[in-house]
Amino acid sequence: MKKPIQFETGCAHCNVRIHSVFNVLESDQMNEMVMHKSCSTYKKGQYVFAENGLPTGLFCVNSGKIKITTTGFDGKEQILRLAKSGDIVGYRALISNERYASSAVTLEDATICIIDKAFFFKTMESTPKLMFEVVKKMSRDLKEAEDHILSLSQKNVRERMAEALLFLKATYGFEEDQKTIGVSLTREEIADYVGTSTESCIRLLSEFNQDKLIVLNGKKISIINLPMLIQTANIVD
Amino acid sequence: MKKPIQFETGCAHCNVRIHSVFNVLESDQMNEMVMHKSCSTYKKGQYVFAENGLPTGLFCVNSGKIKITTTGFDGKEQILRLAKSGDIVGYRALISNERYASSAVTLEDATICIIDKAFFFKTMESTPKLMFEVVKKMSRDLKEAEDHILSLSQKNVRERMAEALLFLKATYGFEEDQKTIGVSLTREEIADYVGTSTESCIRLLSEFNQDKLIVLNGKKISIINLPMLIQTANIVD
DNA sequence: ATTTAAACATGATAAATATCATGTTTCTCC
DNA sequence: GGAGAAACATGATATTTATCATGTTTAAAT
Repeated sequence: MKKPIQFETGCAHCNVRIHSVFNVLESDQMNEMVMHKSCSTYKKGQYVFAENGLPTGLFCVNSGKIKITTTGFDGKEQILRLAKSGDIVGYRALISNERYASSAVTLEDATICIIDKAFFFKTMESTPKLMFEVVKKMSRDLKEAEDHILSLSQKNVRERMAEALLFLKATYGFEEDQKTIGVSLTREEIADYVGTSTESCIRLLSEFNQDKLIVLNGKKISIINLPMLIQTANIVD
Repeated sequence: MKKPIQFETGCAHCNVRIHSVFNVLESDQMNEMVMHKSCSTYKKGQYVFAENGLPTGLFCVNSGKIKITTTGFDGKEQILRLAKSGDIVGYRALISNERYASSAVTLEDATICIIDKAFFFKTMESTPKLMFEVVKKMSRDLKEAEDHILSLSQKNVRERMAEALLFLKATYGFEEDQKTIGVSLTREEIADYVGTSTESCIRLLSEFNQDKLIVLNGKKISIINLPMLIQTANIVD
């Protein structure tokens, strides 16, 4: 496994911090944080942390896209969550004082900071606002997980596939053309989120393509009929 | 809908508090809490709170068993979580300042306290330990939800059914006989957790019965071959 | 640039599971 | 304690989806 390359930067000027849980920190706390974090670059496909590893700190994504995955009993991968710039990653195991139950892998080249465990815990204790930000993040992730449970439990593969495309769009947005989903996943990765086989995933994307809901161009997926895609997903609200 | 019957009790002697997030409070905070909470009894099948309602406080289960459910687009129920004595319920929407995304319904007669929203928030802010307890509870719920996602995504109905029985046992334990699962659910409710049809649920329970993994007696389910049930569930660790 | 592997694609088939139909049993409420 | 509803049960059938097989395209590494 390739090693990430480390370097140091200040947090005060970090343009990502504004959109992260650390936005609530005072400037003196921020200056202190610089001494308790380090920043690394990762190539596409590298592990940020791996299942069963011990957390040593909190990861905060500066740039790049990350998938959080766990492994089923026959080795099949399950994508649980996706992260982007400004998101904290690996907080659950850290807070629960457990080994990682999932892995984090970069979907493209990324820059990620790791904040020292002791400093993070100390700051959380002294700054209820920070802890509250973490609580709110966890709350959103829990809501998302429960939506996913409902979907996996009650919807068919076609509906889930449409929903997955909408989820990807909601998470990463569109590219400049305002229709191409801002992340490139393999068909297998999409299947690993949707909970279906790679073949079924490929077939359904082709169908959506034929039905003029989307346009496929390699790994690039463009949504050209959003209302119809929403209808296909059978969204409640 | 029947109204729950209210009454007042002290928190200082509450034998459930020890196993709840409020265990970390100081005795003066406890005495203050008595004035900011009220306790109610609920009959089996009553709603504690309902989807789309606005949270007014935090529920803490004193006695009884609760299901947390959400409704799919065709009205089909999904059981997301189960709660028992000592558990807090309805905390996610409260903390996120949102309407309830799920409902809580009693599975048997229950006694449940509601702690006033303002008092709860104030105490969380002044007592990081309390907030940390809530964080840990949410962390466990998130882990459970992610396990559920993996299961729904990668396991077949038979495996999920075995897993569900083990989950019920883990949550509510056995009765005095050390084999009968300590909760009574309808086949439909079990199906609503497992993510299958009621008929498939009934069929699989009959099969497990025939295969001498369990013994059925009305709604009572006794596990008589735990190792084989674990094997049927294909548990990873 | 060429080789090699991974990703994508599609048809045929098998397996899993839902749905429909119908009957029985067990609760629950006057 | 009896009427009615809900829950349980089981067979037959239809549908969905996975799996297997095989070929093509694309991307990565030497």
